[in-house]
Amino acid sequence: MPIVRVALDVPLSTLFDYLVGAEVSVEIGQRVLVPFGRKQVVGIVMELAENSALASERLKPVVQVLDDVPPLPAELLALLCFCSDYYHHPLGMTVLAALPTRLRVPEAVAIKQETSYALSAQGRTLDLEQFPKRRAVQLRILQALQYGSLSGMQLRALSSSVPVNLKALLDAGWVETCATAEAAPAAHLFNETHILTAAQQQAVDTVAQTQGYRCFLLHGITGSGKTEVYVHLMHQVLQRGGQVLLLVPEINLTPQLENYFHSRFPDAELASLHSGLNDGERAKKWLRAQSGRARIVLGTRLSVFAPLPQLGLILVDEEHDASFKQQDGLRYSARDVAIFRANQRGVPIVLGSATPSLESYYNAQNGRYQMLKLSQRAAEQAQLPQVRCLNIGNIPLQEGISPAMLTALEERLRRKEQSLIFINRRGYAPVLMCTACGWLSGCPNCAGKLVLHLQDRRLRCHHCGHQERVPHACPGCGNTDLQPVGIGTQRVEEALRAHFPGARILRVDRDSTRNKGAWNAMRKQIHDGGADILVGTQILAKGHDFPNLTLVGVLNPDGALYSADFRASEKLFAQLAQVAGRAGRADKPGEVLVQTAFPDHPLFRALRAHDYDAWARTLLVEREQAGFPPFVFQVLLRAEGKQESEVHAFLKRAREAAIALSLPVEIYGVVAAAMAKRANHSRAQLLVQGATRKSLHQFLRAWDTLLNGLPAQKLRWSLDIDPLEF
DNA sequence: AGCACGCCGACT
DNA sequence: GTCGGCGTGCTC
Repeated sequence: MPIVRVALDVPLSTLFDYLVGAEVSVEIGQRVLVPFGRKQVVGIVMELAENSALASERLKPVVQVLDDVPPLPAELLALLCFCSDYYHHPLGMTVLAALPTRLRVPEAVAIKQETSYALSAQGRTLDLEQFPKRRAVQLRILQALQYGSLSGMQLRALSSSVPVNLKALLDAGWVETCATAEAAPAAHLFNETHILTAAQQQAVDTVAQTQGYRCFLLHGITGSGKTEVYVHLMHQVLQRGGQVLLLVPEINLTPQLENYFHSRFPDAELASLHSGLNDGERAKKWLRAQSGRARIVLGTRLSVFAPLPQLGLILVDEEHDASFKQQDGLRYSARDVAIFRANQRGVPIVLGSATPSLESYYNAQNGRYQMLKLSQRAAEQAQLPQVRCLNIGNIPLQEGISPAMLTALEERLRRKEQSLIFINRRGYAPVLMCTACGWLSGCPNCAGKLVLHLQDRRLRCHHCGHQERVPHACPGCGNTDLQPVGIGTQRVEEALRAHFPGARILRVDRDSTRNKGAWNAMRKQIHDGGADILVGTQILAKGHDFPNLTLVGVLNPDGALYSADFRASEKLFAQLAQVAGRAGRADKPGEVLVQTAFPDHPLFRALRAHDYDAWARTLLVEREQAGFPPFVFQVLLRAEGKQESEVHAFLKRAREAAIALSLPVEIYGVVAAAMAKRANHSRAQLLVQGATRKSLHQFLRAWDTLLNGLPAQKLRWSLDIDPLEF
């Protein structure tokens, strides 16, 4: 009897063999329901075979072949096998994690045939110029349908009030329902809104002339029009009938991007895969990608595993962004997997960034990637903001704010322009301290400190979620004089309110944007001029342009300059360059003021000169001297458990096993993790470096086997290949 | 990971 | 006498 080897969602690296009846047709990549232990689970057929290494009486038959969706393409399975192997994660878990939840359960995947809508004969006679402008949503629907029929799902992407307006149009007889058009999903329409600059055109031409795989690094400063390059490249691929995969960081901007690309490619079906989707929507869009109907797939890191039979181009926007790396389970880098996928598929890939990761920059320098540069802002009148450092070495600060910063803010208030104060720390103060005994508000479960949130008078741990009331007196000595130390967004907000009583101040951080829709509402408020000073974290650095914003103030970035994390300063530059890009985008020149005690640090020199290349060169020299990536390749063995001693004992054994292999790698000592205790679990790690990827992976193959043989009760461990965080 | 089996302590 | 603690081992 024929046998299938099935991948199951269990932490074992093996496949499981099952019998299938000779009369049953089953293909590689198909979902099957199989008995496993005392349960039935869904697996993916990875191989067909004639016999098994297992005694035949131990084999059980497949319960059911789930053939309601097409099998996963072999190319995708090969990609998943590669990931499982490269990241040392069990194959079954890797394969099943790549599937939408709906496909991981035995229920049949109900694919509702969605109604489509088209202009009626009467609707086609409408003159949209004459259509009442205040019925804006109806007008947008009519405009969208000019190009042909669209599904309800596509129309709903236009606005939240589509349902009621669509009903009005149906009642008026201008729009009618039609069966989903199954015609070839042409995508020829292209709203060419911009004339490309010479640099943009050259970038487009270079990529377009590529045959087969090639990795490009599109290095373009903020406002240089990287998106326009993406759009033109997409257009060329769509015209040929190809699919485009666009990976974006985890930002809640996906709906805006979706609208944008839809406006540029009105008849190209777009599937966006982001965290806001429910299981049904996700499965539906995934299947649209698999069938080839979705021509543009836009999504966060997991989308790199979407099945794309016509894939012709991959774009990775903001390629330096750390959110492309998954920090648990399959610890993959979607950017690196995307590069592998482009290579496997034989298509070009473009990594875009204003501040490329040092790895990508280095690869562009040494010829593995091809550099494409956009050095000018696309809108001619828009100038780069002037960046200045405020030396706060020996200047008294008022709640972390220097007098010069206050003066600059005052000037913007007078000119009725917006300012942004960037401080990467939410809460009121990062720690509470006793003035008598020096007690600090530590978290009972973690190695970190409790952050003071004055709004609700609570101390909160940002690592484990622990929170408690602010104590009236020091738990150590009973002294009642407890002082907040350091500054967070709330404290800056409070200080600015006191200093500028008339100003409208808006705080934008994870706390103030927690409620659904809050951030969208704030963005609108900012855009409509409903705020004078924005105080915020990271979250403000990304996202939309605020045309009236002319001042960006950065409060205390110095911590990252001399951090133990060798990537901290790389991240800081990217962050500051990004937030600096918020200033002065339209006709008004922008100014960026950075409060620092180290104005001569190469990071700030480069930032002032808008010279990423100079900064990257500095970093490369540093990294080469220190023997850090991208000059070496790393793997981090992480372990955590309730007993610190057991965690360390395990890592010590792992280290001895590594040494015993006597392979050409550098094995470091066992050290506590940056956050040595988190949620009552002690965490430690062991770093191993190799001079080449090959030598490191040869070592890893042998080491992984040994690790699996080590006793590891009561603790969890994992390998992090190419780690970003330590 | 689940979920069994299995062998030792305090309870109706 | 049982209920239940989590150590060990298996899942085709």
